[in-house]
Amino acid sequence: MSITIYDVAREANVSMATVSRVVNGNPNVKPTTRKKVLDTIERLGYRPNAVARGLASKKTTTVGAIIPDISSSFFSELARGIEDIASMYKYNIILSSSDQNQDKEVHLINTMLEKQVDGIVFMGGQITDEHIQQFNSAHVPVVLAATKDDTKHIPSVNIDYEKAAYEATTDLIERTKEQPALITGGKHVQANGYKYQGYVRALEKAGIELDESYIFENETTYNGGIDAAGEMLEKGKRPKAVFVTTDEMAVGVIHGLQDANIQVPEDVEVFGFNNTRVALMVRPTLTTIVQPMYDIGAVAMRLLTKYMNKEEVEENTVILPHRMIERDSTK
Amino acid sequence: MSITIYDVAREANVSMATVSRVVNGNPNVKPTTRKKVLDTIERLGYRPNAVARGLASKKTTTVGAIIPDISSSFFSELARGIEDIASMYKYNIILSSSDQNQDKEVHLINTMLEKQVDGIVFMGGQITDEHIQQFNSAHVPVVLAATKDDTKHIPSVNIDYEKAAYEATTDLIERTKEQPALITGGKHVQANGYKYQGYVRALEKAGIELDESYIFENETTYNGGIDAAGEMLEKGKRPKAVFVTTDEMAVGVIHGLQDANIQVPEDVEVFGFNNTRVALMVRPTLTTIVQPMYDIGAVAMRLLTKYMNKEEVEENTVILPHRMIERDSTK
DNA sequence: ATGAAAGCGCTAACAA
DNA sequence: TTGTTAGCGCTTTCAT
Repeated sequence: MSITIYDVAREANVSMATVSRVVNGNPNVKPTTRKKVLDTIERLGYRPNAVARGLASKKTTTVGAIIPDISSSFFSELARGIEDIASMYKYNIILSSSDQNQDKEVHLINTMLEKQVDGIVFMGGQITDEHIQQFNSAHVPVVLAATKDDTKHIPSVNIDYEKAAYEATTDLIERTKEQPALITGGKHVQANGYKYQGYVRALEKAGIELDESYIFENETTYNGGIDAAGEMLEKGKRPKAVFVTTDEMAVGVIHGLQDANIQVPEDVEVFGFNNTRVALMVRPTLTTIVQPMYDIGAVAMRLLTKYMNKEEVEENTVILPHRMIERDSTK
Repeated sequence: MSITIYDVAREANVSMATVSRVVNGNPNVKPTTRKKVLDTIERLGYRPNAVARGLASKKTTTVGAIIPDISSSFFSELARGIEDIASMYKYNIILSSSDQNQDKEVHLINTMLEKQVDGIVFMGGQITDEHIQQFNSAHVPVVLAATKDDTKHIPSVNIDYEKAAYEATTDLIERTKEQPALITGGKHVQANGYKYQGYVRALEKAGIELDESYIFENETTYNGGIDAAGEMLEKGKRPKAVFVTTDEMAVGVIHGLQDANIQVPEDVEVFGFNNTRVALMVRPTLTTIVQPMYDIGAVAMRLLTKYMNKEEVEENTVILPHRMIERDSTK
């Protein structure tokens, strides 16, 4: 059927071991033999079988990546970061979307372990004890990307969400001298919890008493933003500013306001989060927090390669810097 | 080290074959033995090694997906379609971005074949003879998604780009009675070629002589759109309408025009292509052609499963329907 | 520098 | 219904 290492060995009058050596770049091969082998590989069109190699060597050079939704621009940029570094280190990626569904997550991790991935990059909303247990029972390293593990047992790469939210809220308060509304996704997503905390801390710091009726929860989508803005207006809330925990949602908020003839930023300032591509694709352009998604993915993958190579790692919880970009949706 | 099928067999007092049978759901196992085996699997925490299985069975239940750029929303939706169907059929996906670079593409295909994927879904700009040769020498089926093979040798799933572009252009002409500008990506991408043809055919049909100076080529990105709009205005071209071959670029065109104080659609109508999420995230909302990306991915993957199961396939070149959505960027 | 041979963990005849 | 056994294609000691 297919050409095997054995065929090459026979044709080249050497042993399988020698063929294996030249295929794997082992230097202990006489140049002339190497050439001979290389020639017959070429001639026969031999293609090494990575599955057999994986079985024999116990390394597959593939890593698993679990992501909430590959079609979300936020996560797909992260995925690209992972991928670029992975391919730099000659790894392939088995990519799966989990929709943040814990059963799916558990199942995916299991499948990937069955496939003998050399490591896993995990992105999700919430890390539970079950996750931690599964990660520990896996005999391969796991790194969390843009996903917090409060216990710090699992290596992870993030930005400081609390601080970023604090800064955004403070920025808004400095100009408006009042509580900005908060439009956010569900609290079950850990990052939202941190953002909420930062928001609250900013109010405290400014000596403003928290009014919970200025907090709106909705889906973290464009339509969720529109709906949240609608709900806010319906309830008669007219804050001078809104802090929205994702850009896509923030764009929805902007349009929801504009559709009600409210000017951004003149009447209401809007502050986003993540600096996804849409932040620039809206008028007024969106002031937001830059969460370097690509970098998070890249750094997480780089970290994973270190674990896979059993290199020493100084710090297993990395916090990447974020920054604020002031655009036209705030004054 | 790890628990193997052999350990389970020993502990359960059966043969490896029996364990293999229960793991694979083979019905030829007495219920009591099945239970006994299942219990000891549970007790030992046995996890089947898919690599060994793949070597023995010559099936890996993983397929390769080659995509130009996973961080583009266009392709990431496609990827999601592929993924959903793949997981429905218990396949995993090795996903890699090629940046439409032919060397990378060739290399990726090769790596995936080494990894013994059971099939490949390929997305790219241009199918060359080298691709076709490589696909033919692969011993696994390949399906193209949103990618044309003019020779029709390789199965593919697409929409009719030429017709869609014809319809969009005609729609514009009906209102403006003149040649709309065409803002497009590079001609080396086959789909752009088809769109160009549709554009030209619409002009012919309307009896309008083609003026090439109304055609602008740029990167198919938001900024590419802004730049193309700028170039158009700079050259003193003031068409009543513009047909743009991707939405993201079209949003750039809209903003480029608006930034020059040109009203959309009052002064210039803008027509996009693809109906990606951004089409709704711009004001005015974008009139566009709905290319069902998710469906293309899903259908392509479904088609691939048929080939992998050696099922009969009636038609290997499938054209999915598209449609036009009129929104506010046109009159 | 090269070869022989024993696995890696599993599936799939074939036998019983 | 169950067990035996021969691979799958490669890596990796251990010799030579």
